[in-house]
Amino acid sequence: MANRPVTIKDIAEKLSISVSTVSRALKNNPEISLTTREAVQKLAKELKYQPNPLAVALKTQKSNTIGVVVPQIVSSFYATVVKGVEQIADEHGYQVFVSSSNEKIEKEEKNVNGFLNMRMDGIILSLTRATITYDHIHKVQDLGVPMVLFDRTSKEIEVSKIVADDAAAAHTAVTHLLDGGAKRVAFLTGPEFMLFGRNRLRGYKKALADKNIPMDETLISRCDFTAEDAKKLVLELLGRANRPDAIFAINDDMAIGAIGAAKELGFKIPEEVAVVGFSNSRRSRYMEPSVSTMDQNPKEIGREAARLLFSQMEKTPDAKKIKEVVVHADLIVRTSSNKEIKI
Amino acid sequence: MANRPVTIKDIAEKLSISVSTVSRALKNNPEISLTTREAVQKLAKELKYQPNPLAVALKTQKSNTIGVVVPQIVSSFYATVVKGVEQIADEHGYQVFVSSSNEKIEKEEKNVNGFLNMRMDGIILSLTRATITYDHIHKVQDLGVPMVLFDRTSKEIEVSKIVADDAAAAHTAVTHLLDGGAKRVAFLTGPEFMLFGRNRLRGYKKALADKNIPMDETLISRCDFTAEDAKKLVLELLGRANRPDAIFAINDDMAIGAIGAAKELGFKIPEEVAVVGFSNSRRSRYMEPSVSTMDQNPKEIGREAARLLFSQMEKTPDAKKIKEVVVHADLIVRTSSNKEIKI
DNA sequence: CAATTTCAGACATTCGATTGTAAGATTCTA
DNA sequence: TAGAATCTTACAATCGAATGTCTGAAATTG
Repeated sequence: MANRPVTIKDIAEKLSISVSTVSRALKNNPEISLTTREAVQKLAKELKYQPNPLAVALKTQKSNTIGVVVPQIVSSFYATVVKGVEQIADEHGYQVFVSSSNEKIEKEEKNVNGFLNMRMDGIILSLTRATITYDHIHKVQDLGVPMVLFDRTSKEIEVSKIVADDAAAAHTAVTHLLDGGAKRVAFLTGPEFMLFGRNRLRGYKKALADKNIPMDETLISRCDFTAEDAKKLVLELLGRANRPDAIFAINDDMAIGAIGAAKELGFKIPEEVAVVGFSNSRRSRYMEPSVSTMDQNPKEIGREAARLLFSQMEKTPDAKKIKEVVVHADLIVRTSSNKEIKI
Repeated sequence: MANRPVTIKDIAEKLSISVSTVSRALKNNPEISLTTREAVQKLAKELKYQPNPLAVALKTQKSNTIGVVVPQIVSSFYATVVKGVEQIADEHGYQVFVSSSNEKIEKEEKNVNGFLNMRMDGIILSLTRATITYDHIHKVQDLGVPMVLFDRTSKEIEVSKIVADDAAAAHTAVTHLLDGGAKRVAFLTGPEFMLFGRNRLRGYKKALADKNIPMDETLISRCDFTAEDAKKLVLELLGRANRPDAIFAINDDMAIGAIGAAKELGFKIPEEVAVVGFSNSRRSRYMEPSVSTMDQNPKEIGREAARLLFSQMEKTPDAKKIKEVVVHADLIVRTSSNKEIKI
């Protein structure tokens, strides 16, 4: 045990040549004769030599790694985004390191700083809900380290982003409900300050307008993002004289809460109350009834984020230009909204 | 932009002293006079100096990082284990890097090698289902790098492990079903070669034996781990003349499949068929009926794994001793098994 | 006041690799 | 065969930090 890893020096000594020659031979530098090159590469293979990435990174200022900071890993959305990133990184021969901020801005700052210290070549980041100061972001930019934001972005920082077209997605979902025969679609959303909530609200309104359906403000309900809260809210909504006949929830948990409420009140789903959620969480598929939802294509988001990052890492003149890529969401129709009624 | 990060050298120059003095001053070495120490530390703070971990690790052969390799991150079990690891690592001032093998042994080897190359101080690992060669594991041991295995371990390698007492957990689950009045408990499991399947089978048998209930081999069904497969299987099981009145599934997905089958056949749950799953997945809580299950305490598993790793990293004589820590699972009773019938 | 102890801080080496430059060997040309 | 051209490889500096050793100055002692 305690076997020291093989270094370039070991190879040099065994062959009685200098380390610089070994280093060049290993990268097939034509300045080194073919004979020594082959001898070095053969011995390197035999000894299972692997370059010390720390030393390489220290010297070259390049680590061939990229870092991803997500608000939580216990979330299939983010985990899937990471998978997408890994796929593209793999193709480029880069290693991916992931860390989670657990929705805490201090941890986010710590993670980003850690990545910078490790001299990672690029950073992909989704902000914490609580992120309101951007010093750590600016530090990344000051150091000239390429960076891409996704999902939770901010208008206040000038940086490339992967954005979801939340308005379009909401439009799709609500239109689907209306096409199914709904006349009064309720919108279950979160606190007003959340950007994606505002965007989805815009899509909701536009979908109604497109069908010339007047907006009823009383059908827009806000609560936090839990199933429990949504259930309470929907119990009230469905108890009204002029009750909604469809519900578009801003996430799957709230859709699940809504379904729970509807079932408790004895409404038939989707005939009397149709429901569409958002995110295509694993749960939504297994619920009874299974929940129609919007799939955000997280893997594609990860792929696009990585692609954008790598394009920024290139030396080309316009590499540094700030870009925004839109990844759209797909409607997944399941039984909670599957009315066949067409008008 | 392209602001170079501050180094020890910058500080030395600004104060017209040597880098070695700065280095010592920063770690409060008493060989340096208090005055210079304070001057250095003050300037370091002003310039927001942060040591280059690459350089430190290269020189000291210590990186203050530990690596975790899991079969998948898109799994709340592993994600939660990682959280536990992070908690303990935080307390020790260590950073955690996570990578996923995606159930592929090549990726597992690559990840482990990557961690070794990065000179991580310790490795926590859960093996791929397919891992049958252990060269990469032996390499870790040869290099004297502390390592702890959890969840997916192997008898064939001598290394510290966090193990689940699967037999005891299965015993608890089955006993719970029997206490609820069940007479014929079916066991839904996976391929025979999987160790945890065999252990849970042992617990199943023992629970029956403890109540003097004769074993009926026809109640033990094998399929792969999906809900769909389980459903098919259970449709057949419940169609038999001598049908089971309770089902213990080796994971939650299979329990969900079983419930689906029972509902389809019109059985009342839990009165006519009680079901218990395994893992306490998020879905199990939201299903209708909600699924009783065994919670494996993943966070505690992560914590214990990290604790064990850190104890191995100590210099004490018995630190290198191989240890096994058992983390037990807790029964979570939900509606799928919550009969009030007591004998 | 010369000799010695003590202390602060400088110098140099090291970790493992990269890379510019110089030097020695070899081949070629006149 | 002297001198130029070419090829091969060694030497040395460097990345950022840590650390053993040495030096010069101040403080102490006889």
